[in-house]
Amino acid sequence: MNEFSARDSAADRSSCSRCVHRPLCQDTAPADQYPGRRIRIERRASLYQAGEQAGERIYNIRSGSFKLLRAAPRGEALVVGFALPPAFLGLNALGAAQHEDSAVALEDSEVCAISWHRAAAHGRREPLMRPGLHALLAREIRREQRAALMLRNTHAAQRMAELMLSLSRCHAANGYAATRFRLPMSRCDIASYLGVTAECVSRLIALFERQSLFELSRRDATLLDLPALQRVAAGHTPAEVQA
Amino acid sequence: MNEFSARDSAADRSSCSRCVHRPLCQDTAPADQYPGRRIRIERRASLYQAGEQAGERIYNIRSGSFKLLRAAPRGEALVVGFALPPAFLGLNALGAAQHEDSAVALEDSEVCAISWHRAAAHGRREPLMRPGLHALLAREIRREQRAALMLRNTHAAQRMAELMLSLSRCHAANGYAATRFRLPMSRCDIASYLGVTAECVSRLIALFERQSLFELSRRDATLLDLPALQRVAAGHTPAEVQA
DNA sequence: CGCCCTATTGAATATAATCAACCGCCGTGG
DNA sequence: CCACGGCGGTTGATTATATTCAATAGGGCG
Repeated sequence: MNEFSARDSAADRSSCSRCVHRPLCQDTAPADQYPGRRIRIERRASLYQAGEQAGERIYNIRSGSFKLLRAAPRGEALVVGFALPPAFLGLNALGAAQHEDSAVALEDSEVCAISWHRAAAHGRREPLMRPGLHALLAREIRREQRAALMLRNTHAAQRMAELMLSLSRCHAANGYAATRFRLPMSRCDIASYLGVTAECVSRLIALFERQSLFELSRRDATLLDLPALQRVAAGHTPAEVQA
Repeated sequence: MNEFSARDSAADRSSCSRCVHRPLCQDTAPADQYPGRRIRIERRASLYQAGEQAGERIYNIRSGSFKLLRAAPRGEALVVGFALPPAFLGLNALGAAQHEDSAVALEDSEVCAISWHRAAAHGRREPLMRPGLHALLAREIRREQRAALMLRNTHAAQRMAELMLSLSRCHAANGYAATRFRLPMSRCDIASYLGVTAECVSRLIALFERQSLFELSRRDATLLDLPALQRVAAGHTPAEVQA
């Protein structure tokens, strides 16, 4: 167990007893199948792919991480998002004939498949019109809008800082250290997601390290100055010194 | 009636008998209130604003157009989208305590307010789990993802071309001419939406006019070469000649 | 061990931002 | 009615930022 591993074991964390979505999952799985259908996806494998017929399931990520890919007009696939627990996958395919994006595991991962019409029925049974699935979908829209905001009128440095903070928040939300974690994605994935080139990402990392905002060797990140990172992400604190 | 006006009158087009969302609206309005509560929003007024308590309604745009604003980290509001019929507004606030964005009318507009829990109940009554509201929300997620794609790895010219094509498609979908329409938004709004400066938008328009892709005087647009526009939007056809 | 893929670094170039001036339209008010 | 002022839009010159092309370094995996 190295310094980047969790305080608890991975198996522990991915158990259903710790799942924040347990109420939903529990109520939507057939009684004899609870805790729902667990699916293991190994690194580089895809949970679903663009063009595939959309099943009527959504996926609750229990461990690991995914990148979401979409075909750009030119043909190549761009990263349109990353997904870590406690996110869902497949929400965007609801009611569609086929998937428009692909979900590729960045590391060996586990998801619980939930039938969405059961999930819908679940919300229905709840008293007082508990939002349930609708709220989940609406939240996803807001998340996308927020992400799109980051791509407008921001410099590459801001986007990079924002990504690091976002990953930090994810890890913290899962009970891991907020300032010390492993990036599951490659530099290329980051570049594609941020809408810049891989070279640019590399230079930004070097710059941030010179400024002691974080250390990042290989894929092991240590955030050193969260307030400064937030300042870069929010206001435009451009390159600053570069000595 | 000038050359940019519709073949039919505006009143005709905004009547419920022509509404593509009529089945939903009809089934969700109280019998005595059909065709639902019509709301008139005048130019520059907002249908809802960020921070306001979110009502439990969604809005079916019947005529006019809106821009969606969101507060950027620096404080100023950025345009995160435009909405023309037959789009809905307010989907992203479903289940949220308050609105995260603002919807501002770009011209005098009309919407039909639909109670979302009635809309949800509507989908529920339908046989075979007709997707209904869920599908609407999921489609919105896909739309956002697609829009976000445009902001990554694209040059300003591609974005501008894509916007013009997108507006063209909207107008065509509403039964108007696809190559001749009035832009409801200012250059600043366009710039904010595309994530570039207003100066850049101005230069792009000038460039496109020199290349005879379209004419755009004031806010009246005439698309002259749709295939070329699509080429610019898709592949990167950079500045090309600039004589 | 060696290859390949990912990542890094450098130099030159392209693109859009910034700063600044100017124009034209529109509404206001004299 | 016309003059004024302001806003939205355009254009130019300069600068900042990121891309592109190219070369190199480092790890992981066979």
